[in-house]
Amino acid sequence: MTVKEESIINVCTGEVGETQGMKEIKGYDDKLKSARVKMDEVKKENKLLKLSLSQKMENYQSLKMHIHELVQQINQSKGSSLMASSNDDESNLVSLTLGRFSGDSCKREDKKVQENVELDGLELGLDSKFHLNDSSQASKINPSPENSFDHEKSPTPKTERSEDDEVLEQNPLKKPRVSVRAVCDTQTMNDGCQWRKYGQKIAKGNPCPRAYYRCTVSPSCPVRKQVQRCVDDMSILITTYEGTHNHPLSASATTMASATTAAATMLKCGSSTSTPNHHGFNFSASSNNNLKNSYFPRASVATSLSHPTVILDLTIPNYQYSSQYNKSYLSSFATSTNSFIERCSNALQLARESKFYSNKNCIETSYPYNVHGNTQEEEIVMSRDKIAAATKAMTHDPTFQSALAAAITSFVGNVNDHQERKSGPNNSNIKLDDKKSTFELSFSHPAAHANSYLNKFPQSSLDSQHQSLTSSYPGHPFALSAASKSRFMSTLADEGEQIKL
DNA sequence: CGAGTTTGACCCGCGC
DNA sequence: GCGCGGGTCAAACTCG
Repeated sequence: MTVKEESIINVCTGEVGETQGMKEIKGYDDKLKSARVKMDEVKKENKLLKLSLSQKMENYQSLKMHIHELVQQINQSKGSSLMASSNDDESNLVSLTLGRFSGDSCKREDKKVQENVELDGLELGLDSKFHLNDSSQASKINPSPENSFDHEKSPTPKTERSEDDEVLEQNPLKKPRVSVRAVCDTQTMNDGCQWRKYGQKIAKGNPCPRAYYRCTVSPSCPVRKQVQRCVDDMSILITTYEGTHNHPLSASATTMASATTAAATMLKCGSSTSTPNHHGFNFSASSNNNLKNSYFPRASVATSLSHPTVILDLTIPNYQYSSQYNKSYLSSFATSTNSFIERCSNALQLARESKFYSNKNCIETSYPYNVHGNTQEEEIVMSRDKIAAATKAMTHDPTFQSALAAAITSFVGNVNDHQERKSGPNNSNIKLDDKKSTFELSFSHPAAHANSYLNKFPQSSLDSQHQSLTSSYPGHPFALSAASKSRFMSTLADEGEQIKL
């Protein structure tokens, strides 16, 4: 029997004074009223949340439909493109140049129309590929002169704006570039691709002319490169690549293309974080983006007129590398970097799922209990546990570790051991110890060569007998660099999560 | 004659 | 607004 019921009985039986019983009933009535008010508030809040949820669902559905329509339009456009290419009827060509004007005087109008088309979400381009790692894909719903049919039939008019220009207009951060420094006697480096020179200019501060090339393997390939001799050392040829090939590459061209694409992808990974700088990928936490003299002697980041640029240095002073040697390095760089990025992306997804679970609590903070019957505090503890578990799973995942090791050993390189480079980073492994805040980098090449690692990781100790190197990472440059090398860590850091590696 | 190169003109973003 | 400099264009030229 509850106190309230007892009081009522007492009142009815006259066992208690009438005044006292009435007071108690009145008190309970007040409590009941306040509870009802609270219940009403909760109901209202619940309605608002339901409304918000339904709106979000509607937005989601409309977006889904929009994407579906876009895909259909793309497919139709592709079909039209195929039909047009198989038909010489000029009317077909005209019908495929929607939204475009010819002539110099129409330049502004051309731009406006393109912008309008973009705003309307219409797809007038004829070739829309969805490459995750291609910055040019940012314009996948834009009308693309590069990809339009008549572009392939005739040279690009001067007034037309390229796909790249569209990207630049939308994004203040210009397209990432990959600059390769290599000792080369010839006019250009043989990278396996076919190039056509379209310009030459003497840039300020360098008497050597800078040559401009574009890829001619495919007429619509957006890739360009600049070739210039280094002002400090004329034997060094600096080749700067921009863009991603949209066509199959020969085996000889794949090495360089993979390396440059991987490097550019890393830049994009970094620039996708909320870090307000425009330098793209943060290799180090310092303001100095050039790591040439720090811990990654062959890979560094620089900017040129807001162009984020990765510099792959294939010219280590005092060491002569053959072209095959560099090729090996580039292959290793591309493979390990892509693996690293993929692994970090997967880890990030895992973290986000945990994060979503955590965020769900925020929505439920108005309620003392959630649908599972757990208190808010219990849920918070549970979500923390889940994040911790996810973090642990990631940092202890052998594949994640090997990917990290691959990336690190690739970046760090080894200035002595050719064999080790040829075998790639697969021979290295990293063990992380959260409790001791250390990492152990083990390797399977002669310990004598491991000294190169030691030089690059101060505060490290080398166990030559076990061919391993141990370093503490809090505040260590390696830790900063490695952490900033992934979307996963930088994103979590932006969100205030403490992830120890 | 076609493909590629050269080179002066032009465009455009950026800093002052 | 103006000048500078990087980047691109396209006509003229060269070469096989």
